[in-house]
Order: sequence, then C-alpha cells, then structure tokens
Amino acid sequence: MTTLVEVARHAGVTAATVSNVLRGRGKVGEQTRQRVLAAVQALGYQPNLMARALVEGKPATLALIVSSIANPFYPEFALAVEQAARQAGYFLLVCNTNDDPVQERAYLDAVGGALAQGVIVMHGDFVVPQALAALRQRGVPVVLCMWEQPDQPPALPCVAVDFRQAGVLAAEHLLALGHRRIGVVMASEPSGNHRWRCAGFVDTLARAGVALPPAQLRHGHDSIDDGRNAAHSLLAATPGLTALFATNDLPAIGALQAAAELGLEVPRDLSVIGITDIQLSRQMRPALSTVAVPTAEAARLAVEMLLAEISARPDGAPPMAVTAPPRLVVRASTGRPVSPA
Amino acid sequence: MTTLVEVARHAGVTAATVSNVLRGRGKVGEQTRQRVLAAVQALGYQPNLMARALVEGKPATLALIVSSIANPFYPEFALAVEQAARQAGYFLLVCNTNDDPVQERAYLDAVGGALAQGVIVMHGDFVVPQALAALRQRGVPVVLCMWEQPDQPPALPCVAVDFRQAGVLAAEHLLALGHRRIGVVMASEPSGNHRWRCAGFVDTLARAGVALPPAQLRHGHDSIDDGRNAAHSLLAATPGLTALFATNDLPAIGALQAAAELGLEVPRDLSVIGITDIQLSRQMRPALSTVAVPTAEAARLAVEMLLAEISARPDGAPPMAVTAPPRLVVRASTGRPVSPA
DNA sequence: GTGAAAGCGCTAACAC
DNA sequence: GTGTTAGCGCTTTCAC
Repeated sequence: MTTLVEVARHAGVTAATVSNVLRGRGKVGEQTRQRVLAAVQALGYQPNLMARALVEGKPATLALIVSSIANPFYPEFALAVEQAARQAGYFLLVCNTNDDPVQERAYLDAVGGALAQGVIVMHGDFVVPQALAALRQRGVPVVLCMWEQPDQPPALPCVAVDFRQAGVLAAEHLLALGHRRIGVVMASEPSGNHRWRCAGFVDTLARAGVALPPAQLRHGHDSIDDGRNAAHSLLAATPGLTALFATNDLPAIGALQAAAELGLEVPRDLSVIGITDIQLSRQMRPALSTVAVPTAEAARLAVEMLLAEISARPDGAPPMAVTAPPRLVVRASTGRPVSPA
Repeated sequence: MTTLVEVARHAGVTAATVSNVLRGRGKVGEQTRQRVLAAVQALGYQPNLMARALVEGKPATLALIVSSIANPFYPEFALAVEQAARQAGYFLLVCNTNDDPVQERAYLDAVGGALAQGVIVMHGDFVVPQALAALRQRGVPVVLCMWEQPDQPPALPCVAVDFRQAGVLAAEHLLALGHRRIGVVMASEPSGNHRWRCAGFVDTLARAGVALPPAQLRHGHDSIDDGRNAAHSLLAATPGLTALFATNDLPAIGALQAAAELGLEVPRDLSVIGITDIQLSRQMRPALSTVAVPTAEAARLAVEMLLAEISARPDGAPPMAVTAPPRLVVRASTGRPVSPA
C-alpha cells in the first residue's frame, strides 16, 4: 500500500504538497503538479480513505439499515438510496438486521461508532424508535424512512408516505369495479405498521356501506407464502368473496397463486390488489394491480434529509418530509365481479 | 462524540488504561476497571472504529461487489456472505455496480483505498479479471466468487461452482422424462458466463442423440422478461417443443409465464427447468424444477478464502475452492411429455 | 509556491 | 497495575 509520503519522496516534495495537488487546494506550481501526478501514476497510489476520514472527522459513507434483504422491496429501495448517496459523493453501507434486534443494535452501535456519517433506518415492525432516539442523542444523524403516518410524526427526522391513502385508493378501485364481498390480507401484526393502510381501506369500505366481518380478515408476515395461506383460508371461510386486498405486493402475489391453485380465474372469478408496486408485480402473470408507492422519491428525500442532519445539528422539532401520494396502478389482476352483490 | 480521552479524564486515568479495559488486554486493577466502565456508561462512549482501524491498519469491513442488486439472486447471496462475515467479526459493505464498469472501478478504487480489508467480486459478464488482478497486485485481497468453470481457474483466488454439471443434470432430468424436442434459453451472451452450463446441457443432449438446431436456442439477459420473450419466440418457431431449459431461474420463471399466456399447461404441455434455485422458484405456481446451486456454501468459502488472503500474503498459484456439486430439485414444472417423440 | 508541524482518536511498546 | 510515548496516513494552518 503506497502512502502519501512515498509519493512525496518520489516527487521530491513534501506530503503537504502532494495532498494539495490531489485535493486541488492551496497553490501549487504547474511543474510540481506534473511531477506529483507522475509519481502518483508511477506508484499506483490510492489515498487511504480511512485516514482521510479520520482527520476530517467523518467517513464518506452512509448506512442503510434494513430488516430483511431477502424481501425484494428492500433491494429495490437500497438501490435508490445508493444512487442518491453516490450522487452526493457517499458510499452506502447496507446493513441487514435479519429482523434481529441484537444485530440491529450491533449495527447501530458500529455505525454510530463511526463506520458511517449517518444512518437511514427503514421503518418496520421491529424498529425501536427509542433506540434510534438514543442514537440521535449521542450525536449520530439518523433518519427514519417509510414512516406510514404523516399526520403523526415520530420524535425523529423521517420521511413519510401516506399509506393510509394507499389503502383508500385500493378500496375505491375495488368499490368502483362493483366489489362488495372483499377479503383482506394484512401483512403485519394487527397493531403493526400496516395498520394505517388497513384502516384506510376498511374505513373507505365502511363509508360506502360495505362491512368487513372479522372472518374476512387475516394477518401474517410480509411474504408470498403467508399471502397464499391467508388467501386459501379466506376463500375457504367465505366462498362468496369476489376480491382480495393485501397490504403489500408480496402477499398479493401469494393470493394470485392461491387463486390459481383453486382453479379461480383472475380477475374473472377473483380480483386481487396489493400495495407498493415492486418489480415482481409487473412481472407476474396476470400482472398485479397495485397502489404504487414513490419508493425512489422516498429514497432521495431520505438521503437529502440525512445530509441536512449531518451538516447542521438539529434545532427545533425533527423535520418530516412527505412524498407524493401513492397512485393506483391498474393491471390485469382486477376487474368487475361476474355477479355483483 | 465522546472520545477515549474524555472517558479517561472522567475516570481519572489515562487513555491507554481505558483502551486496555475496553479491549481486555493488559493488566488493569479491578477498581480501576469499574471506574472506567462507569465512565464509559455515564458518557455513553462508543469507540471510533475508524481510528481503531487506522492504527490497526485495517478496517473491520469486507466488501461485496455485485452487478445488480435488483436481481433477486444477489440479495440472497449477499445475505449469506454477510452472515459469514459477521461470524468472523466483520461488517459487510455491499456495493452495487449496476452493471456499470465506471461504478465498478470507483468502488474497487475506494475499497482498495481502504474502505474495506478485502473484496469479494461476483463473477458476471461485466467483470474484468485484469482490473481485479491489478487490484490484487496493489495488495488488496480479492476473491472472485461463482466462477463457472472449475477446470480452468482464472489467475485470481476464486470459488467455483461446477455449472457445467448443473447443465448436465438438467439435461439428464429432461431426457429421463422422455423429452426430445427441447428449447434452450441462455441468459447471457453466447460467449458469456453461462456458456458452460449451456455446454453441459447441449453436450448431454448430443450424447443421447438429441440434436439442438439453432432455431431451438435463444439468448438474452438474466431476467424474467427476457425469459418470457425468448420462450414465446422459441415456441412460435418450433411448435413441437415439449420442454424448455433456461440457464437461470429468472428466465425459467419467465418461460413459465409465457406458457400460461399461451394457454399451455405446465408440465403437461410443456416442462420448464432452470438453474440456481432462488427463493422465488419455490414460490412460483407451478413451483419451478431447477438445479440448485450451493449458494450459501459458496458464500462461506468466499469469506473464508478472503480472510486467508488477508492474513497471509499469497505465494504460489492463487487458490481455488470448489463447492459441492449442484443438485437436481424436482418440483412441479417438469413431467413426462404427453406424446414422447 | 512549498515545507514544517500539529493533531484527528486510537493502540501498542515499554517504562515506572 | 498504570502512565508515557510514539505513531497509523492524512489534512491543514501557518511560516518561509
């Protein structure tokens, strides 16, 4: 590993000068510049970013904490965050907690211990806002992303998406098509972070005079398998259902598969709609109708906000940014019921 | 950000002592220990990992370079690498090049510039072995993972999987079921990194006296969409095909969808088989038959090898590890053809 | 323009 | 047992 000093020796100058030509600071004579550059070339010098970070008091990295990299939503989101981060000259450390609070703590500590200049944490059932607040108290810039409830900000900088509205849109779509007997697959605990989308959906139904008996609701995890099981259970319990709403795309895709297994044709016999619009949704056959969430925008906002937190220590209430509202994306999995109720 | 010195002052000792109690090195009096620990607690001290890394000459991170985090295989693999890395006490920096050589170089340089102690690079079409060799020359530990051809090692430490054998297994399975008119979807350039799996497949067919005319081969990228298009094209060109082999699961899933769109029942009218066994394959309906590749083992071996490279500078030929052979996983997408040729 | 010197936060010898 | 001393590789005043 070539060091600055070696380059300096090779060029017959001092380390400071080499640093100056490399960073473009200070005044350096043109010939000295050339000589230094030549030495850098010759020795194949690469600056030690860690040393630089140490003296500058900050590493050129941001960290993203996700709960499960296996859930296809997170890689998509991580990609968007990474691009925004790179644009700002940062590298992205992707930390996967695997839904394990211990791992999460370990990452948070390490990151707060200066592996990164700041952290973006994805909001999920597992997130402990207190831990994040404590981290922030210690002076580590933190932003919570994908907060689901814009009208009730946490005590933390965050970017929120109006997920309640996503539920509303899904309900309106199904209602407009003429569905009245609808099943709901909730991909979190009843009191978990999907409750707002669920509330938006259920309330909209209620306002239209459509009741949702408990037998028409299931919950589980955010996965294809849980969605499939929930759909089977729902369809068995209430054979007359004409539509299924899932609070996320993964379980909606599971519902699509359950329909196929039962010989139900989608959307003739059963309509299915999800929330998020992950890539896989477009690629399924039939393609999934869903309520798209502005993922890339959320990622951009999160990075922006984190950078702001980094440069200026907070004063006043933690900021909150809200993305553009979700939008309905009608594809092939929803249609009119054969026999409207 | 509390520092070691502040803790030391607070405890009425010197920085070295604090360091000693924290790292468990050296001899420290029990009461001093207690006092120091109390100070650490009181001040909420977190060690600056960067400073530690600097003095120790190495950061506690490993980097993984992948070409596209959006391809579901990579997150699965990254997860396995991360677990192995964590076990060894390292954090994982996941770098996504987005199939862009410029980004790849940038990451390689930064990483070589000491963001991480070593790099695992996934083998793909985009990888330039020369760049990696140069990096290694500069003293950065590198291992290439998922090399496809065990009998022809690159000039780099690598972990290889016998992908040729994967192609062989797929062919044997289809042949055993009675298929003779088979289409192939190759998910890379003809001379790209899927050529060995393809060769294994084609050769096995040939040995069984089954020819593969050019009209029965398509290639494209590693994606569901390309797989679907290729399948449509193949089925249109040669209507009598009873089975499709794709060199990866993603295009195989696309083929499954093409079959559904054409009203073909799988596996009665068409058998489909892929390679890798990504999670999605199990979750499709019908579930995809495939040749499973020991991903987790490859990840473990890669980390192990990288750690070895880090601790002992290489002498002699670069090491190569070969994983256990791929194994056939028969699920619901393959069966006997209705009318064997 | 260029160099000398100090110091980022930490660890590792070695002395007391 | 505990403190002292040096230095990791770099940036950054501030003299010259």
